[in-house]
Amino acid sequence: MRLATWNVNSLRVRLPQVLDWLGRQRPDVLCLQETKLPNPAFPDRALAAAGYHGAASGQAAYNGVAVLSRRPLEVAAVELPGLRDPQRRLLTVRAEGLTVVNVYVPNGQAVGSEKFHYKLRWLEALRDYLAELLEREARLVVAGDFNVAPADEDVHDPRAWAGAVLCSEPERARFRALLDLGLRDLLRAFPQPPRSYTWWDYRAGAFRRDHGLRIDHILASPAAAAACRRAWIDRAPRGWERPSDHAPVLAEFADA
DNA sequence: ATGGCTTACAACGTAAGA
Repeated sequence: MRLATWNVNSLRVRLPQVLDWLGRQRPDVLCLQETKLPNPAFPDRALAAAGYHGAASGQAAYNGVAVLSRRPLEVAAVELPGLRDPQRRLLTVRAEGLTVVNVYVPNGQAVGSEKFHYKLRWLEALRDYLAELLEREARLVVAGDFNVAPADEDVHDPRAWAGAVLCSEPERARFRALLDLGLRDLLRAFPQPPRSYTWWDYRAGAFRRDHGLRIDHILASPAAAAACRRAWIDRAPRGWERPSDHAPVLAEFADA
C-alpha cells in the first residue's frame, strides 16, 4: 500500500501534473494540500477517469485539502475539532485499513505575527485531536504540509534561517509535541540522502541551487510505523514545467 | 540586494505563500 502527500499549490493549475504523477507512482492514497478549490469545483470526473475516488474539504482561493484513493474512502472529519476555524486545512479519512489525517498547517508568515500565533494554536489543537484519535485508532497516519522544518538538517542554510518562521523554536517544540504522542517521522525512520528537502522557493533559482527545506512530512502511529517498509521524497515533479513549489513525499506499508 | 516567483481574485494591482 503506497501513500503519498503533495502540496500542489492549486489543483486547477496542477491537475495535469497530478494525473501524470498518479500514473507514474500509482499511489493507493494521495493527500493533497492547497487545492484552492471550493468543493463544487473539485475535478471528480478527471480523477475518476484516472481510477481514483476523491474526498475534499475545499475553499476558494486559499487552503483546501483533499484525499484521493484507489478504493472507496470514508470521511471522518473535514475540519480540526476544537478550533473555530473557517480555513479548510484538515481532512481525516479511513482508507486501506488506515486512518489518514491530511493537514495543511498554517504558514505563520512571520515570527510573532498574528498569523504566527494562529499557527501555534492550530498545532496545539492538532496535538489534542491526535491524542484523542490515537486512543482508538491503532493504524494512524498524519500526512501533509506541516510548514515546520523540524531540525537544522532539514534546512539548506540553518544560519540564515535561524529563528525564522518554519524553523523557530516555538514551531519546532509543537512539532516535537506531535512526535511525543508516539508518532514517528517516517522520513527520519528510514535513512534519507543528505539534503532531503520537500520545498524550494520559486524565487532566486532556489531549486536549481537546492536551497530547500523539509517541511512536508508523514507521521505514523507505532502500529502503522511498524508496517512501513520505506519512505522517500520524489523531487522529480519539482523540476517539471510550471511546478508546484513542493515535492511529493511517499511511504509504503505492508497490508493490514 | 529583505528582493527574486507563482497563484487567485475580477483588480490590470493586491494579498499570500514559505
